[in-house]
Amino acid sequence: MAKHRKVANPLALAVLAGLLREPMHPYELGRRLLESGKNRHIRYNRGSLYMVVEQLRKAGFVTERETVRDTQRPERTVYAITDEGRAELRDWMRESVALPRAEYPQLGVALSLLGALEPAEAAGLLDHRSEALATEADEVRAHVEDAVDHGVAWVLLAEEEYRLTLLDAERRFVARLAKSLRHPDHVSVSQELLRPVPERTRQGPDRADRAG
Amino acid sequence: MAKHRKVANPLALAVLAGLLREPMHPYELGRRLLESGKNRHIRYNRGSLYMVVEQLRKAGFVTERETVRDTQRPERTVYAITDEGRAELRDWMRESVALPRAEYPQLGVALSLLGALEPAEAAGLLDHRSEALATEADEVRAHVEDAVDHGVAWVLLAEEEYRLTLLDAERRFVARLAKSLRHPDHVSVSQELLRPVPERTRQGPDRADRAG
DNA sequence: CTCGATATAGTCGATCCTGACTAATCGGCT
DNA sequence: AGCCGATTAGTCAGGATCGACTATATCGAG
Repeated sequence: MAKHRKVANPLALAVLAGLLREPMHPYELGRRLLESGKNRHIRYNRGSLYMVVEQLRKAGFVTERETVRDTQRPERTVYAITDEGRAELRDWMRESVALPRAEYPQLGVALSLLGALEPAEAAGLLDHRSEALATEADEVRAHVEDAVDHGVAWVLLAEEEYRLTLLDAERRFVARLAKSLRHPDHVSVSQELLRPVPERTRQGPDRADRAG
Repeated sequence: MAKHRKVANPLALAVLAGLLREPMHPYELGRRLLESGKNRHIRYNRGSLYMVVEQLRKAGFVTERETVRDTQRPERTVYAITDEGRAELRDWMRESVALPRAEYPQLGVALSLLGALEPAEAAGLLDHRSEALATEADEVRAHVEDAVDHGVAWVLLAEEEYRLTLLDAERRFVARLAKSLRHPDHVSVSQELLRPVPERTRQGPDRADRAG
């Protein structure tokens, strides 16, 4: 299933999507990425950008359209997406949306080695994380609210809402885990996670639990 | 805050934790990682393992203890953790647990470029993902239940429960998003995510400076 | 006893990624 | 006119990563 794409870096997906709108030079692509704040969802840095564009060119997904030098600044090479590029973009997008693939969130690593810490200390650290997550979530929320107020269609904010979902879920989990670590008798987080999901169409249990 | 660790690969955290229990040769570390299924939470492959061990040695976090050749198989070099290594492990664990750091889940990328797909098609793809996520979650659940039945302490399953939490959250989000894409009039996922903000223990910097 | 399959243990090169660097130009200030 | 800092545009060396490779040992089937 896992296709070996000729260019695997997710940044390439953004490049193809960008060039779908209109031909551009790499720096401009990067500028728009930063401007639109998409860099919070795609790992971006300049070097990778130029590399990825070059890779896409070699793979035939984009072509060098022209090299202009209107001012006396360094030349800007403008790239355009090809038909193969369009095909790749569609295929890749479909795959990214439809198929989840292995990810390695950093907390997973830490939790899997949690034994190396005293339960009491771990609980304290988890509290700290919980606070930090709440703060981050507040920021995203503010950002989304602001955008909505300015008339941005909600569909365009899907990625922010996704981020929010994950942040909230992690915060709740972390808070519960901290609590459990303090009362090892009360049996676990599992109880909550294992019971209440018999049916898969069941809609969300919206409860905001925040223990003192 | 974001420390430049001498060895940054998360695999190194697992290596240190492994050597904390007892001195070992790299291959054995790898074997245990696979055996205990921790490789689902830590990106593992052989080459990286040996590299990481070598890096840790150079950094003084582990030392070469002995090189044995009991059978006629290739030599096995046994490593032991040093005091510096122990310190690094504790510090690193504390940081990983307490401080969330930027992550780039693949779906975030896709969502931020969702405009490149027809809403109807996107909805279908999201349904597909939702199914896949449910299946994955079922597998993890089965695994956890099994472990619990075999008397494994729940604390040792924190990472599985975390995974479960994320899978469930994503599945719910994805399902709702698909629904919204089919009824663009019904206003969005936001409604649900923005309202139920539990008032947090006031202390964070509540600022939303984003004048437009 | 021999063949193939699997497990053990480690190495290597090609590719990829990143942060730091160059280098010119523009805008503003004095 | 001269200078400072920000912006524009791109390059590059040094690491990090991954898959593929080597080579021996053990085990089971025939």
